Amino acid sequence: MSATEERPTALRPTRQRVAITDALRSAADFQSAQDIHDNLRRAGDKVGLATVYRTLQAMAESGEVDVRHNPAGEATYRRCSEAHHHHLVCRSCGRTVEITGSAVERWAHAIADEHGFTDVTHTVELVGLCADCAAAAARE
Amino acid sequence: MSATEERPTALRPTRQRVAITDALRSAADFQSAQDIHDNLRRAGDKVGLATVYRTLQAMAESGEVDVRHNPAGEATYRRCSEAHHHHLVCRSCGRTVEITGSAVERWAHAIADEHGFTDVTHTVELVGLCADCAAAAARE
DNA sequence: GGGTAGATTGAGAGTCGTTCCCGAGTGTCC
DNA sequence: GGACACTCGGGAACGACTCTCAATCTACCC
Repeated sequence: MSATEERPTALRPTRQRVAITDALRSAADFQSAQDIHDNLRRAGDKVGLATVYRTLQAMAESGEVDVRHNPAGEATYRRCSEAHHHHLVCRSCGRTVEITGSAVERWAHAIADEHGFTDVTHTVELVGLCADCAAAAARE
Repeated sequence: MSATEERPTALRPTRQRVAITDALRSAADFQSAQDIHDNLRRAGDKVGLATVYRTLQAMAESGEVDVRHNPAGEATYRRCSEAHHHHLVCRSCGRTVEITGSAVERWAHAIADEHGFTDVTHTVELVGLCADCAAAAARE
C-alpha cells in the first residue's frame, strides 16, 4: 500500500452506471443487486448482472451506497445520505429507520483514543421489533 | 404460523449438538458454520455439515447464539454470552480489543424507545489503525 | 474529426455457502 | 426390550456472487 497514489475515483459515467445510480435514487428502500438488475431489464435497460455487482461494489467502497445483508444473506444496497448514519431494522418486516447519533460517534472516538487507535470508522446496527410487528405478535 | 402449538424446544442433547455447543463455548469470537464444522472434524468429532447448519439455525432461533454476516456474506455465530461486548479491530494487523460499553447500550435502548422498537439487540464494530501500525505507517 | 490507449461491459462458466432430500441410525418413553 | 419419532449425514441442488476475456466504448490528444 503506497501512500503516494492519488486514487482519482474517475469512474466513467457510462450508460450502465447512470442507469444503476438512477435505479438506486428512485428506490426508497434497500434493494438486492438482483432486484436492481431485474428492474433495469424490465425498464428496457440492458445491463449485465456482473456490471451491476461491480458498480454497486465500487459505489459501496466510495461510500455512495449503504450495504446490508438481509436475513437470507443477500447483500442489499441503498443510496445513502453523505451524512454518516446508522440503521434500526425490524427483524420481522425489515423496515429500516435511519439514525444519526452524535452520541455514538463521540463514544466511538473516546474508546478509540483510550486504546490508541486512530482513523476509526464504526458500524452500528440495531435490530428489534417495530411497533406494528410487536402488536401483530401480541394479537395472536 | 399457529399460536396454539407450544414448541417445547425439546432439542435432544445428542453427541453432535453437545459438540457444537462446546465448540461455540470455547470460541471467543464469531465463527462461520464451516469453521465450526472444520474444527469439529479436526478434533475427531464426525459431524455432518448439514447438521451443523441445522443446529446453529435452531440455536439462533431460540436465542442461544448471535448471528452476524461477515463482509464476505458468510453467516457467523457466537454464543450469546451474558457479558455482552463489542470489538475494536485494527484494519492493518487484525489485533482485536474487547470493549464493554454501557454508554452504547443506553444509547441503543433510548433510540429504540424513541422509534417504538422493542426487544432490540445491537452490533457495534469499530475498525481503525492501532498505535503500532499507525507508527509503522508514519515511518515510511 | 480521426486515432489511440485504456477503462468498461456482458455472457457464461465457475466458486462457495447454504439448504433439501431421504435412507439409516439413535434416543426416549412405555 | 420394543416401538416410534427424532436426528443424522452424504450428496445433490440451489442461489448469490465472482472471474474471464474478447468486444465495445469513452476520454483525450493531435
